[in-house]
Amino acid sequence: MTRGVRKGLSKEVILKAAFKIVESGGVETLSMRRLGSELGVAAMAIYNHFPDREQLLDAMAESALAEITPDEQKGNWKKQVTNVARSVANLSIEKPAVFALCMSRPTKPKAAVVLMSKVLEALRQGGLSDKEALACYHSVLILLHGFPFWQAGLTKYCAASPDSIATADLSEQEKRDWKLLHTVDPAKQFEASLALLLDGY
Amino acid sequence: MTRGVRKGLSKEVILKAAFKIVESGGVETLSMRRLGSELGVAAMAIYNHFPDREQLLDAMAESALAEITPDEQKGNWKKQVTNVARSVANLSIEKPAVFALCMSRPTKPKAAVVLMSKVLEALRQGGLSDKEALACYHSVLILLHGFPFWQAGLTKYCAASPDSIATADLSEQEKRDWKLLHTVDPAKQFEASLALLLDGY
DNA sequence: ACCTGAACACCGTTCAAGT
DNA sequence: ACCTGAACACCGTTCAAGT
Repeated sequence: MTRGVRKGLSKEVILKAAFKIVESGGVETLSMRRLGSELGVAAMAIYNHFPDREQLLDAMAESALAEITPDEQKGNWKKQVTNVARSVANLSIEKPAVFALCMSRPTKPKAAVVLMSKVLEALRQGGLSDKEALACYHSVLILLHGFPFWQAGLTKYCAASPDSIATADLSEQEKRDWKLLHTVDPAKQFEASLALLLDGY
Repeated sequence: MTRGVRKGLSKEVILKAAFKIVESGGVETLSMRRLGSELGVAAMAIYNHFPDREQLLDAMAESALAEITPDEQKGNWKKQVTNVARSVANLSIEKPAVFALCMSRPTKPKAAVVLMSKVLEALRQGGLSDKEALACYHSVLILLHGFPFWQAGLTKYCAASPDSIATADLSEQEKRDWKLLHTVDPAKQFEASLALLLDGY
């Protein structure tokens, strides 16, 4: 291979390939070397566009959250908040590994701020006090952070055999409960949890 | 070093050292080699007690959750559920990295089942229908999964300078909101979110 | 500016060898 | 059964070299 030849690499192209890898195998399968080979490029070429792996992951979170564009806000404030939260949760359903990546990064992307202000605006429109709005906003946020990890645990056991190994030394009651718990539809459960939160006001 | 000499290694001793590392630096700093040197032992010695790193992490989650022993159940069902959930959330406040590890493992430990049945029992006592109990249980579970990750984002920005870099190109309103959002007490916010969920019934 | 290979300091894990 | 070092196939990242 000749050196110093332009390969048309760019942030966008790299991010696209990175998403492909994460979507199919999770963050832990995304290595600089693998990403490089996916792009037909030496691993080190990536460092011309991102300073290190951590910042590449941050850029992925930024990019993924920026893609979330809720529908035009309409209806009462609860519907507006639900609308935003649902569009975020949708990412978790469509691309669980990508969303888990977003939620596990303590560095919150700028894109999160525009979603934040959308929700806060709705809460103020709803006439909530500052204190109430704060509590409500964070409640929704905790729910969103938990969703991908809760979902992962759920699908893990649903993928396993109906009578999983883990249920070996459980009482009959516990076994029935265990099975019952794994009959949930993630999207519906999220909506239900969210409604529960918002109906407090 | 002479070979084949017993070093008094055991699951308990290894787990203890592993917790120490994770508590101080997070899961990503826990390597078999580092764990070995912490124990004064070759990395490979650990493989006599745990098949691989993944199962060591699972054992840590199991062990950490088994330590959670809620007070004796008393009061109405909401207080009972709050009681269990609070004792779980406490772990996140005392050892955030350990709890994040627990919640990020899709393989749920057996120890989780005893907590599950405690909550379900309370919900049934409260006279909730199967459908309601299911939704309520999962709502609490999503909240618990989200708590450590939400908390990590919060403390990250509170540790940073009051006027963080991230707030560079925000409107004045957004800046004020951003600051306001980071004045929350994690434990209180969790209680508030939980109460919001349970008061739906 | 952008890409390369070699090199360094790490990983997890296998395997043959020791007691 | 329990522990060891050497080895293998990986990592992220630095650095000097190429265009």
